[in-house]
Amino acid sequence: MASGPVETKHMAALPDALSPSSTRQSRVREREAAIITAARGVFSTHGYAKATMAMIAREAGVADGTLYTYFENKDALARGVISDYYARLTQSAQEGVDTRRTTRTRLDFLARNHMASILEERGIIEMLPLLTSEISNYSGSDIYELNKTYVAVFDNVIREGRASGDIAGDADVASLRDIFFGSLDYGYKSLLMRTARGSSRKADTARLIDQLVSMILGNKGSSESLTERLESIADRLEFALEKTQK
Amino acid sequence: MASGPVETKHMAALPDALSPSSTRQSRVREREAAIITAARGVFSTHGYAKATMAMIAREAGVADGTLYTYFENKDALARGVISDYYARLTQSAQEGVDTRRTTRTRLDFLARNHMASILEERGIIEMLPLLTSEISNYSGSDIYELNKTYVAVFDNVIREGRASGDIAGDADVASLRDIFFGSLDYGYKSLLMRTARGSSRKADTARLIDQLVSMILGNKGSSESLTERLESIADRLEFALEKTQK
DNA sequence: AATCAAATTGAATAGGCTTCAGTGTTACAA
DNA sequence: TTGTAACACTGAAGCCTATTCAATTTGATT
Repeated sequence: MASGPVETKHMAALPDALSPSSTRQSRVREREAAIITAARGVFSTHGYAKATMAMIAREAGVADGTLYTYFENKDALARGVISDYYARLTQSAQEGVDTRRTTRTRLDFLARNHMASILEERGIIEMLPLLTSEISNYSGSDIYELNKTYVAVFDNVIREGRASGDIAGDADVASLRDIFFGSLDYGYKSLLMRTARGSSRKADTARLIDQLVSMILGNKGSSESLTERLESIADRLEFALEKTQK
Repeated sequence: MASGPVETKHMAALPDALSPSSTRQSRVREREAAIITAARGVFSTHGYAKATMAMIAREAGVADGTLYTYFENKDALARGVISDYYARLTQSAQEGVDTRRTTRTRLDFLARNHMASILEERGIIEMLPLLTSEISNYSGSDIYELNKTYVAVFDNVIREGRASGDIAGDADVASLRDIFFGSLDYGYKSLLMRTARGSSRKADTARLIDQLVSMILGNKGSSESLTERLESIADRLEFALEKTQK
């Protein structure tokens, strides 16, 4: 993620009024976390452009200059926030896949998880295009690697699905991946626009996901394989239930 | 697009060293065009963040302050550039559709046109997310309306395709639209990443489009309806030929 | 030719990112 | 325990750029 103030071989020290532990290392780790948390909040609320380093510093309880011992500049700080986000997203995705068996329920879950996640942290993911536009800074960056790890979860589901015969067509994984995540991201954007007329946002999203997963599985319409559908719905209910209990 | 310096009821005047015509109105129109052109160039080369108003002013041959009589601020100027882009994109899309008959060739064309266009003007379209992130500024803006007009071209192709029986499934147009443009936009991004290994970018793009169009048409694999495929290829060759002759 | 509206100018303003010289703290050794 | 080098932290100053605005020029009209 980030490097923190110049790493040292020594260690052990203590904070001023922050936390339980007290080695220099842990202090630094906590401060970095505090800065990222503060940054996430400020970026979320105001957006990248209107968020100021001064705001973030104040929120994190440090001086302006301190931010720069943890992150090279505003961009790097935003990347730190996004890296953090991706790490969490990947974890939830992998966990969800691991607890499901059929390809349909897995894809269904991945799609809903993705949508829910970007909706929840919209302020954050809207910074992404800003930071990834300069490929030079992007290729090989933390974000790039984390994104790769994230989409790999999808790739694996596809490969397994094909091996088990759940997926009909002969499309290559890369294309399917573009179609899958592209549709969802675009769907999110059009979602934001729709001034919620007759159909609710939830319904629109559900329809899109349904459509998309069916296409990937190789079904023609959305009215086939009733059993599979029911299973998928049961899965959603279970998931919703789990969430409530937490 | 933009408003230009306060419109007046009077008219007729002349420039200092710019153009053929010489009424005040036309002078203003030309200057606005010059500013947009300059802005497009500077934004393309340096990206939104690093482009400065001073650069654009110099390029357009006006004083810094003059930019602000044509556009409210840097954002508005960028929006002007993008509006201009969308207008051109829509026109090429509509023309392409009008000169094609089958649904497959039309969708194929729309997809290739879209990809070619965003590749060519990548510097410009990368500013889009930046400007549309604040929905308040976006809904009802020029860009919003122009985007609506653009995707309407696709919507119509789908509706006609369904009427003529070319499209099998029962998916709603909105979902298909999200899938279509989402896949392409995301495909563009992954394209930029791939350090062109074995398969070329062109081949990857072709495969994606192929896949996508087949899915929308309701075919399972990409190996069906050979005749249609051949027709599509012939269409592309014709189009390429036309371009050369221009 | 006089006059007024519109367009243009560019210097001054304001605000935000980033730097850096100085200060305080900590880990370790003697 | 004390000394000290390395590190972390600070916040005021520097720099850069978007934006404003009073003054000026230009152009259309009477």
